[in-house]
Amino acid sequence: MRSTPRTEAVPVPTPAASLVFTTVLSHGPLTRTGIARRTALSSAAVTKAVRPLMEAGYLVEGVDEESRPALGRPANPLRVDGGRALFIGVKVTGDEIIAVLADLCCRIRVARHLPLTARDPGAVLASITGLVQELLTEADGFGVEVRGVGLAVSGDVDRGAGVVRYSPFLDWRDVPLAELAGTVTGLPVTVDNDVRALTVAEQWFGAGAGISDFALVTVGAGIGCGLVVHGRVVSGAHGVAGEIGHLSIDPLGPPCHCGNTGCVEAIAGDAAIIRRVREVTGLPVTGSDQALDLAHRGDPGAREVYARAGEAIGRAIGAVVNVLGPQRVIISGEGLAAYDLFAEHIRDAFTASAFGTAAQCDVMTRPLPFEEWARGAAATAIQSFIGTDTQ
Amino acid sequence: MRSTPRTEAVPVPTPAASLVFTTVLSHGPLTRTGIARRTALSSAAVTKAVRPLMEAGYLVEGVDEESRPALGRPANPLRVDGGRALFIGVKVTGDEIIAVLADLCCRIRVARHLPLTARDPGAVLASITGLVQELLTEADGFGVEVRGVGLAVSGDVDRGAGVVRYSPFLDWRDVPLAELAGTVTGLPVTVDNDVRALTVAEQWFGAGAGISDFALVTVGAGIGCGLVVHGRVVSGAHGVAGEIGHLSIDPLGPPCHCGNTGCVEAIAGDAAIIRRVREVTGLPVTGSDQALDLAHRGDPGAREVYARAGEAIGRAIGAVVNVLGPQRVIISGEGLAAYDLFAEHIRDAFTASAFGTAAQCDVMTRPLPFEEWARGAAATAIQSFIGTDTQ
DNA sequence: CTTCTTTCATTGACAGCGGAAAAGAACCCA
DNA sequence: TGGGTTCTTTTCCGCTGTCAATGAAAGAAG
Repeated sequence: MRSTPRTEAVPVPTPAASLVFTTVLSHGPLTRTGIARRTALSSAAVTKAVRPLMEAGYLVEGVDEESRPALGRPANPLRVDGGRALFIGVKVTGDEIIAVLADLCCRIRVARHLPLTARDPGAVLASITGLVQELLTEADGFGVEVRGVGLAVSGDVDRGAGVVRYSPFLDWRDVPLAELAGTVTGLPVTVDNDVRALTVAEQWFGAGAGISDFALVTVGAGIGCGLVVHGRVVSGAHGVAGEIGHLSIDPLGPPCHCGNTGCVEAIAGDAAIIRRVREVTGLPVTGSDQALDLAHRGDPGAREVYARAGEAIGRAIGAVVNVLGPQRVIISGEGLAAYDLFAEHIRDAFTASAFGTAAQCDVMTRPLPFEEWARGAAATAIQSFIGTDTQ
Repeated sequence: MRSTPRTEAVPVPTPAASLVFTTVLSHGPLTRTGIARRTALSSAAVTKAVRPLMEAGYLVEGVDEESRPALGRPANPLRVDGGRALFIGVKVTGDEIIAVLADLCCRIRVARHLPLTARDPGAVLASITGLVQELLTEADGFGVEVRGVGLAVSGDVDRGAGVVRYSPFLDWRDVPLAELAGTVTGLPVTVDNDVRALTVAEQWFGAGAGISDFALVTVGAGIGCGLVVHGRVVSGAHGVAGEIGHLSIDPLGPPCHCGNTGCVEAIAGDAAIIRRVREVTGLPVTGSDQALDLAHRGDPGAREVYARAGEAIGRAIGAVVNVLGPQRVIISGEGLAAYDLFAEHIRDAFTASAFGTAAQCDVMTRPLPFEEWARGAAATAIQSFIGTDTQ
């Protein structure tokens, strides 16, 4: 389909240029001197790195007329022209595919859903391709080319090889997804674990921008965690990292599907909460919204379930903080809808379990729109496009 | 004391030279081509980097006559001349100072002890200085100069600033130890947290050589953990990392001095084990050796205490592995004397709590001679001497 | 005993990155 | 119009690491 003319790459041949570009990307409009300060490069080096990027249209000079210091030559802030390139991000879940068209600044332009009927690689690939085609058509409307596709899949994903090693939800093993999708779409494809993809988005375009050590905790069906250490996303030697959902925090807790007892996920995962609310209240609760509603209306049993869940999450965060000492923890995820029920208990449990100065860690929350996962996938595509070696 | 003539630094001006030197340091004798392969440098670059290092005597050509491939020009393996420089490593505990004289390959030449009577910075500094002087005298016997001092202190240590921010055992706050010791000894001083120092030794000269992601777990009075992620030692944004001793793994467990309950240290730390053995057996056990002896002689109560301790350690390791997915975990520490009592339970608990492929992590043990902590301090001094920015 | 092959090591030319310093540019203010 | 200030660019230069060719040291082959 669509013979991609292997368009010219973004001109970031030198490490300095790459550094400059990612700096502007993450830190909004920045003057050349500002870039030099931030990157510890000489201003001459910045000038030289910026020129080809401007000529190619990736950087533009904002005519930002306010906030002038009123003395000396006025600064020429640079920013990335988001509209210069488009990317497609796709999140594959067990029963749905979400795809977004995002610009170079990872702002979402268009979002699409598609229910997933079959889970075998062929069927999923077909669905992905369909959505990608739709978005490519949309992209034509913007008159800008799509320069890459990112695919986010939960489970053990080898980004470098572009292979999904094992995905429990899809029941896949060793699927060379990047290659498959690449030949079908004719675009460069990046495949990564979903939580890591979200972490990349946060690192470049979100609350992790400019922070070298942080953790992103996702609360929802599962409890996950993406980690950035020394400015790089942690993948783990065996492709698994940030598995805080299966930290066992209570030997006497409920059994988990992983075979252990008292896992965070077995206490604070969506399914666990629903089951427990049902048990406690005796009501035929089947969905998160019902459980949530019950708790919001003041049902003490339901509230207690959420309190325990919050405590479990807080202790898991405490564990991460004690082990890694990150500067910040970002809590996000679909489960954030219940944050008002959680919040206090998360904070209390975290404070109690964090040791020493590690407790100074800044714990914050961020809402997670449903397309956010797909946006994470787009962020990985942008990362690959720029060619930074994951910093 | 002793006016150090600020001797010429090791000639590693360029990143390539530094890379070459550390590669040879960690990976034993290596031919130039081997270095080029390992470092992804061109052979020309290796040649150029090696020359000044050989001229300065830091690298020597081993006349390694065996294991020749019998075809082509024979290789000239290079190795670091350990005897070319000496370093002093000092570990400061609450009641003792251990110092070693180590060579450039971090082999211990001389080791010394000194009981500590007072814990105020002045007294400790005096003791350190005394030991350092002794070792400097010893060093004269080798005819080689001492090129740096490393100090290892438990607690929150800012290596970059050379300041001990907070050490509970010494009851220090914000002591600029590097500066103090530097002016007194006239040598470059590196100050670091003790567990991190041990981790550095392991990373450069031990079971962590060549591994980019590993954890070092120390079992003894406390339960500590040093982490290497992306080839760099993790310090934590607030100076605290690897605090697995205060992971709370059992809400109903014994209280811990940190205010929490069921901390690993409150179950598997030396003091906790002794107390618990006393409670269980009713015998007036006061030392680790007595408790150990009791368990080794088959006392079921004591054995059970060690079993629980092993389980706690195993679960803590499981937590680290789930969060970081390291390639290897090295267990060490004074508590390793009880390893036969622990081992099985550590392994079982680890296996049970490790999730997915993270369980593939290689868990190994290493004996820890009493001077090892001081050797770690020496390793940090060597690191500073070479001037690698902690990789 | 020479000549080949193979592998290891070195040399010299070279591209090009990034830094230092100085000059240029744009603005305000007197 | 000329200073003062700050941002940006230019010019030159050192220096690093690569390329490709050459040299070196063996055993194998004729």
